[in-house]
Amino acid sequence: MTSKDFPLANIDCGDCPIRHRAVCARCEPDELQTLEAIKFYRTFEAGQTVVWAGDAMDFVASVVEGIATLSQTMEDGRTQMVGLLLPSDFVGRPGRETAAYDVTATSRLTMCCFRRKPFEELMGRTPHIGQRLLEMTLDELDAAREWMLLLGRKTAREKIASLLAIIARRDATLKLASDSRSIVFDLPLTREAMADYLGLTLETVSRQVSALRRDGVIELEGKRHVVVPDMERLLGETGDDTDGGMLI
Amino acid sequence: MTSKDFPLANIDCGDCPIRHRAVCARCEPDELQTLEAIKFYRTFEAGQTVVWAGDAMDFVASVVEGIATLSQTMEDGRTQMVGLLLPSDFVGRPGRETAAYDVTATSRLTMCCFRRKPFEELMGRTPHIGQRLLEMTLDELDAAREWMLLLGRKTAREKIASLLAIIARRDATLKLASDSRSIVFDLPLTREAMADYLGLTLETVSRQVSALRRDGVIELEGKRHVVVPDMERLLGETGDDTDGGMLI
DNA sequence: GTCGAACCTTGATCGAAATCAAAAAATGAT
DNA sequence: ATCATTTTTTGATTTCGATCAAGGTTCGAC
Repeated sequence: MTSKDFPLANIDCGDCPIRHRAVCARCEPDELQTLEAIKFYRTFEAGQTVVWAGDAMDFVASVVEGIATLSQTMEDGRTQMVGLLLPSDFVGRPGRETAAYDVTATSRLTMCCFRRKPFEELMGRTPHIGQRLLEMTLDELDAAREWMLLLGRKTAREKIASLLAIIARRDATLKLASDSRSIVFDLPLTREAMADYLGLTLETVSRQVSALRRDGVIELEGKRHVVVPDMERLLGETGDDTDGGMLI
Repeated sequence: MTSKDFPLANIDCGDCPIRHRAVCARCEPDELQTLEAIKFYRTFEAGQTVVWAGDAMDFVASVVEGIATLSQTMEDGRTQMVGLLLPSDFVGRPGRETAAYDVTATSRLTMCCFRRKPFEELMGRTPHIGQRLLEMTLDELDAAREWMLLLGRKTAREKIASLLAIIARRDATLKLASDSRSIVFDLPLTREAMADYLGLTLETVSRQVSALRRDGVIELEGKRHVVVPDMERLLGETGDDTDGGMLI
């Protein structure tokens, strides 16, 4: 079982749609009640830091709405984003007291948090929560390794195309019913954040986005609104195998 | 709890020291018996492929001896190593039918394998195996993210120093009793494999290894035998924070 | 030992992305 | 609306690592 078995679109459960996908799709009523008791919400404004690497972190959480980034920074300021947290993604590691990465809100962000200690206790007596977390962690590991290929071997143009394809694909799950052939979405990241994710500079990101537009691979309305007239064409620019599970 | 709580050096249990660390440090006798019944060993020669990405993989496994690599290849041949498997590391994903990466032996390799289906059944009724696997997977995710920083932001020299430091550190756990100040180990990888791991070309690897030797950071006896006279000095070349848990 | 095949090193040149620099566009505050 | 700030684009130049090319080592087979 992978996270694809819990598509966001299939879930409709009130104030916290995410929690269910993340940890308790198979929870019994008493387990849900325990989760209710230890949960709380936090919201952050765009740009705010959720936690700094090394800080104590006494909760684990699920993103409800908005976007956050996980990043690592070297002493001299070089920064690499190591994860992008979209709605339904899980943050925090059971058994770890301090945050391993900087977590930053890149848009207005709502998270559903669970106090760590009682969450760990619940995990201890509720195996399927651990199983679910293992599935999610394995998915994240796959994503991290896919990103290693991107960082280590792809050209700047391929990197940009790959990022756009990933955002388009992830966004598309939320509006599949669309009739139009072309895919439309808003970039949730600044050029600088894209650069930090892709291991590039913001100037290179800007140049390559311009180049993809000039070549007709994408259209831009404003700086952030992207139209992909032909998804196949964009995928062809990523360097990835076009067959396989890649298509939307 | 992290994998550091199961240091290899502390374990002494006969023909398969690894299995215990990986999945059954806390197993009951009947569980161990089940594992015995579904386990088998496979050995590979240096250079042999264990599985190709996409192939059916009906077992999960633990490395007993030797070194293997996980790598991804693009259609045009560009290759990125996404993981290095040393003794005690686990391969394979419960619930996944096919290999996601090429697995290749870089030295003579012995693996302790468990048939996947019965292993998954055992996992289903033995929560702590899943818990242990979750811990290991989270450690791997951390390692993958550390590698993302290396691939995205470090210079060639820093990449080489980082790889040497990691191998030295990992090797050092096997011979901590050493009296000498300097750390000595054999490089388990060819220059080409190092390049694939670091997102470089083999020529750049060769040049940077030569440069580190010229600058006295390392000494080489032959091509593969490395002496690190001053570990602090090497760590200073990695670009990482020198304080923190990094030191051996 | 000699031969051949991998593996490694070094040199010369090239090129993609970084860096340096400036200006334009968007955003938000007053 | 105006001004200040942030974000983005574009241009000129530099640099690091890739690429192309040629030898040198090591090691196993015979």
